[in-house]
Amino acid sequence: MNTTTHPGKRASTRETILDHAYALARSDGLEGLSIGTLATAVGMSKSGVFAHFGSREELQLAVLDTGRQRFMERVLLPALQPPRGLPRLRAIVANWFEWSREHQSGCVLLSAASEYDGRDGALHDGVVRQQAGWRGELQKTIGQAVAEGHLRPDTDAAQLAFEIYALMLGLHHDAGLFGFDEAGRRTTAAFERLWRSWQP
Amino acid sequence: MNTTTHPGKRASTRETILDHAYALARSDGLEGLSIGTLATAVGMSKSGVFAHFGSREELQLAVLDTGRQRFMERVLLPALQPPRGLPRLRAIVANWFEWSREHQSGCVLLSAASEYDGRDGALHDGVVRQQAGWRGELQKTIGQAVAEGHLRPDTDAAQLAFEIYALMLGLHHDAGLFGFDEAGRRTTAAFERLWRSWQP
DNA sequence: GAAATGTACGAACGATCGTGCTATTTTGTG
DNA sequence: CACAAAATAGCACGATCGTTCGTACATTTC
Repeated sequence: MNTTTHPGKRASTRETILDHAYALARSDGLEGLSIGTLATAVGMSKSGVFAHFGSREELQLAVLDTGRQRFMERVLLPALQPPRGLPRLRAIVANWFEWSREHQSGCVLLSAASEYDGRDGALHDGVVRQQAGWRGELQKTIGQAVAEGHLRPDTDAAQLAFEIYALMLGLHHDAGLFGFDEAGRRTTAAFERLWRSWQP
Repeated sequence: MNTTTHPGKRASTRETILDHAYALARSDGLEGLSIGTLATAVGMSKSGVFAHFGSREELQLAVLDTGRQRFMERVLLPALQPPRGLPRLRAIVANWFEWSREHQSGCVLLSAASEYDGRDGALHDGVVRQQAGWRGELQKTIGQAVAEGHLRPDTDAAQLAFEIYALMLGLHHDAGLFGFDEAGRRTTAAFERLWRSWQP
């Protein structure tokens, strides 16, 4: 009664395709994503899949946006529950931590960042825009924590956002290569030191 | 008189090939490296290039090792000049910083780490071995700095090595997406805070 | 000089790539 | 139920992929 009648057929198949595409891109990156493999995974014909996007690049952009969307729903959205300021910031980090645990085998957003950082084109622009947006959210939350008096008043929001991001990069890197557990402990320890040094 | 026959012909051609391959892999990653494109860049035939390695995977492994070699020559080797301890550790970081500046457009070692973290095979193993080796060098140097009394005696070498690595990941990430200058400033600021907090 | 070895080339292979074009099937509507 | 529209399949294309094979040329060894 859901995938039936009326409009929505197109949108729902598109979502199914993107779901499989996202899974494939997690292990092989957006550059490793091929329409043939994707079609086999979905159980459709190549041309059937292709028709939904018009080009491979459009597909890749759609997958990138799927990643952004899921990241936001998983990390940012539930962190709007706790009150603004440090509690919210710590919730973001905690959710991000869990996201990282679930994405040990590969994260589309991060692999995209390293795949397209040195080129140009629509995908590069998309990655930059997406990363800048997320960094902006971090900075905004940090700014609120400063305003609430939860962080030192001279806190450089961009600087702290950078250091948070760097630690999460370290977590993802070490988790992928050496295992999540030890990487998680190191990251947690580093965060404790980080929070302490920006305490008011 | 150089590219002529006699002994060493094979080795020198191989180096020429690897030189071009390394350059190509910097922008497209090891997975994006194709023998046809490489052959065109070198000015040889596909089969001529292929014969030097026997398989694409062997070529990729050779390029990975080329990267490791160059990194060590550029970052670790010149840092053995200053005395062991904190001076040497800071020299490593400084050289690494310069390496990162020269590799804004893409670093084979880092892209390989994100390309093969979620799979298995010879390349995955090679990346893990290489990364573990480098982390070990870092830890060793940190241990010496502790022994020299340059760092707090309760310093966790693996922890500090992790945090150093995370900052360099942040530098590379931000430099590639947002430009090196600001990323460099943030990284430098973070390092200052880092050194201070492990001071004896 | 003859034979052996090392090196690179050219052609071809089966597979897969992304992308058109044209049927065919499925769907929503009167 | 009929009919238009939308969605998917089928097929073919040129390109490129990694790889194999036979061959040509140069050099070294006998």
